[in-house]
Parts: sequence; C-alpha cells; structure tokens
Amino acid sequence: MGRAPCCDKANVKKGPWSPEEDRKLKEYIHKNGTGGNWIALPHKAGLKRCGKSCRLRWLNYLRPNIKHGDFSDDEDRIICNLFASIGSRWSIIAAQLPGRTDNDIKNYWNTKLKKKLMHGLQAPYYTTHNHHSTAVSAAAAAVTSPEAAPIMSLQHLSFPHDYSHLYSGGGSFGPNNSTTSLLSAAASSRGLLLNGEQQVLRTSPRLDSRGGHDIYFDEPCATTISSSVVHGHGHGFGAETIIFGGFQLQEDHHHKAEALLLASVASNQMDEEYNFAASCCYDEKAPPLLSLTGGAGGTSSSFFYDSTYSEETATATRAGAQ
DNA sequence: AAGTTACACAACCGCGGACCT
DNA sequence: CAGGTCCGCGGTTGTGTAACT
Repeated sequence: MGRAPCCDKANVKKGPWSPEEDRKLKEYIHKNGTGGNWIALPHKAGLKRCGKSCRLRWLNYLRPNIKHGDFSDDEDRIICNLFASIGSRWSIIAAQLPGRTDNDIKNYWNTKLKKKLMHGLQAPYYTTHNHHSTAVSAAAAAVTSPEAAPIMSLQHLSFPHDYSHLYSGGGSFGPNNSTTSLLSAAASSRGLLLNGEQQVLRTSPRLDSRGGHDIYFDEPCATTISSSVVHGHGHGFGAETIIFGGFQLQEDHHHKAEALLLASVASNQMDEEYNFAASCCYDEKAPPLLSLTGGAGGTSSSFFYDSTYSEETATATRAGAQ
C-alpha cells in the first residue's frame, strides 16, 4: 500500500547547503538527471538531505540559467501586473520571467516591490466625481491598507477563484495557461475580446441581469492616474508610461448610464499589436465588478472598476474604519 | 568596538492535489 | 475505491550581514 516513506527525518541534514553538497547535487543531476524521483535522489547522490530539500536547492539555486538580484523595470512591471491579476501565484508569475524562480520573486515582492508600491500610493490612488470613476492599478490596490480595500471592493477580484465562474463559458486557453490567457478565454467566451484586428467599437452582451450598465468598447482614450495621456487609436499610441485606463459612466441618447471601457497600453509600444480582455464579475446580490487585462508587446496591465464606488460611500467607509 | 536593528534571501513547513499500490 | 506517499506550491521562519546607535 502506498509508497516508501519520503526520508528518515532523524538522519537528514537541515539548514544551509555547503559548497560540497552543492557540488554533489550538481554533479549527480548533470550525470543522471533528477530521474523523476526526488526522494531517492539524495541517497543516490550521496547526500544526507531530504529529497524535498534537494529539489528546492536545485530549482532555486543550482539549476542553470538562474538569475539572482537586480530586477529590471520590465520585470517589476510584469510582476505587478500579474500579481494584480492572479495574486500570489508565484510559480505562474515566475513562468513569465525566464531565469527567475518563484521563491526569488516571492522574496523580492515581500521585501522590496510591495514597499515600493506602497510608497507610490501615498498620493490618492483613485479619483472620482459624480458620474466618473477612474480605475486603479490593481497591483497597487492589492497592497493598500485594509481600510482602503473595502472601498474599492478589489479584494473580490484579486484572486483567481473569483473568476472561476467565468472559465466555464468556452474559449480556448493559451499554451502556457497564463492568467491573461485564462481571462482572454473567459472574455472571449462572452464576446468581449477586443484586439487590434477587430472593430474597435462593439456593444457587449448585457452583463447585469438586473438592468444595470450596458458596457461597450470604444477607442482607447483618455484618463490615466499616471498623468500620461493616450492619444491616437487603432495601432497608434503615444505614451511614456503604462497607462492606467478605466471605465467612464456616460449618458446616451436615452439618458441611460453606460460604462465606457478605457484602454491601457505599455510604453514604447507604438504601432505594435495590442489586445485586451475584459470580464465582469457579478452575482445576484452585488453590483457588477469589472476588470480589464491587456497590453502590447508581451506586457500586460490589469484594471478594476467597482460600480458601487462613489465619493459618498468612500467617505462613509473611511469614517467607519477610523 | 560592541550591541542592536533592519534587511535580504535561503531554506523549511504544511497543505492540497496527483499519483501509486 | 481506500489509504497511503509524492510533488509542487505558497507562507513562514531562520540565518547571515549591512547599517545604525
């Protein structure tokens, strides 16, 4: 029944690896590979280590082409965007960053990047007036203070299980099963996928069964929280930084409020193909929550819009939190 | 110079799903 | 199918070291 025990816990060494242990592990794996069995590996390699420990040491440190330290701005951006989309799923994030390990990214996020973002959020991260809300950077929102989170209801969208009901509608997942492709598939199944080859202006299916907003796409344009402005349309963008798009409530001819999805695009990506995926998260009891994920040239950004947000509710929530 | 604190990162722990018998 | 282990993941802890007092 079952398999042999993992290892003799009393007889395994713990703690930092010595250069000699590193050498043994490297040599063994170079000669024989892992053999698909980490439990047996340490004994065969002459190491008094648990198989788990060997696996971790190999994957996080000894494996070829591992990069350590000095994350680039691009890497920062990718980590932020993915964290915003899928939360702390480090292995998936690491899959998008060649040479980086999940452990490395996790440590980097916990020790540096999170603080960096928090620092950047000292200025208000949302603006609003009566019929106009801007989106926030979801990565930044995900690390804001607990009292801020309920204001934007972003916690409902920060983790993948909240999207689970969207995955069932069809569409095809991308080859790496990334969250972006999951979202794209979800959005596609609802006829919401927008890319540079399609008509820019589309009317989406009605997302709020209770007669709420209709949502439609228009030319990427307008507001940002990073003080940059997107101009142009189709394939032509000009922007110096990541543009944080969002949603605008607008009045149409029938005086019905509609949400206009604004676009985002990464810097220096002019004339490159871009694509976005949008999705709506809602249930019977709550107003719709909307998200946008997209980008160009392999980058992506994620944005969220909480239709319940207003200056009044925000003020009330802040007051309640104090 | 010694002690303390903060920080970075390596390593461990525990859990859940996959897999084996 | 049940009961057990294995594997991979994310959260947490431990350790070394730089910065500060």
